[in-house]
Amino acid sequence: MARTREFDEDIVKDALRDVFWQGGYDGTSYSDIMKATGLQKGSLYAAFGDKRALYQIALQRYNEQDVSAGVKMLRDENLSSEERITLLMDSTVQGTKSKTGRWGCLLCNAASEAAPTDKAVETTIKASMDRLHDAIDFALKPIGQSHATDYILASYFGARTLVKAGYNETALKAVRDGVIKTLQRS
Amino acid sequence: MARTREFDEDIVKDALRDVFWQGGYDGTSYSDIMKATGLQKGSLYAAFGDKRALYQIALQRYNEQDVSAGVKMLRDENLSSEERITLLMDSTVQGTKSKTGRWGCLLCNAASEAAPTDKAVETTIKASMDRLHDAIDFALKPIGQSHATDYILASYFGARTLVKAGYNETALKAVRDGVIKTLQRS
DNA sequence: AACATACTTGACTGTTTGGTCAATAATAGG
DNA sequence: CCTATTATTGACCAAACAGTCAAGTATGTT
Repeated sequence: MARTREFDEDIVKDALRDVFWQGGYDGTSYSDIMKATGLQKGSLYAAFGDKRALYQIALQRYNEQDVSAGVKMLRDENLSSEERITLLMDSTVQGTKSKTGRWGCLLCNAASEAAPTDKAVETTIKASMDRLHDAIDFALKPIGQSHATDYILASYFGARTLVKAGYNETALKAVRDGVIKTLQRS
Repeated sequence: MARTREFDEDIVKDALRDVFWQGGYDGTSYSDIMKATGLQKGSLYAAFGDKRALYQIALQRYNEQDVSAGVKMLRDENLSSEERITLLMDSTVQGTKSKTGRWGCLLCNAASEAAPTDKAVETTIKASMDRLHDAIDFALKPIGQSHATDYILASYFGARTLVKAGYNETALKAVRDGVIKTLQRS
């Protein structure tokens, strides 16, 4: 009945996530978006909506893929509580050596620059953070340490921020070890 | 010999800090800056330079005032190590109820949106973070816990991020208590 | 093959951006 | 009081911004 789409929606959504992850909302222009996705403005508008909508798609994509990867680890019942938290914190250590690690945590980045007016974006971010929160809580339950949930969430976000700010592997290992030590002694 | 300045440099620098703290670099326009400082563009340029220079002044101001307040607490030898860290983490709890607390930590905000190209800004941020780092290290020395420095720095930044993201007093108290508990048992 | 339908394109719009500058105003020193 | 010097102002600029749209293009159905 009609012309077919020339782009793969999943690839475009990944590109949206990456371009906003790297540049932030205000720091990313349409010309950046067009280059990253390979689509023209008109196509982006027709397919997804305005810039805010593209940003929401990027945040959703990050939630579905990157946050989910963390959640999956934390909910893996084949591992002990300590092993799961260690994996989470180890991922921040690895982040010092990866491109996306140095981009920081998109949730933290987005929370940092979120305009106090944009309730929709705030809600999206908070929902993803809560997913992580609940997964940490789940991981801690077997050793009865749910009280440490908020505090490990904070340490994790702080670790990602240190990576973004340029702290090195040694510092991140110290953060990881500090968090793990907490669990072992109680 | 000449006309005198009509503005108080300190007040203008405070205004610069506040307007960038609230809005970020990209999110703050000259019209925002003019409204916040009460100065016209021309005066700002003549007195301080371009927008990047204004941002650097804001970061310096944050370092001199806000970071220094934290550093002073952490270096207060009239207090025990535990008391100093408690004060630091308590400040994040108070942040849930203050305007500036909800603006987040300017160092984290700036690190989050820093363009990977802007080395000068990165250096300024890192220097302030290192000041905090060293002050935490100093606070921990009396109890021989310097190994926990990076980890407490991360928890602190993470706590500030949680406030910015909208987490409530209860969550922040849990973060504080988790950090403090670490120190007590070792 | 023809058509209806949906996708793609890039030129176009009005606004806002950061930045400049000539004109004007105020002051301290002579 | 005059003048050299500096501060202030707001109009102005080119570039970049987000967003629109009419025209052109490809495709599945008939």
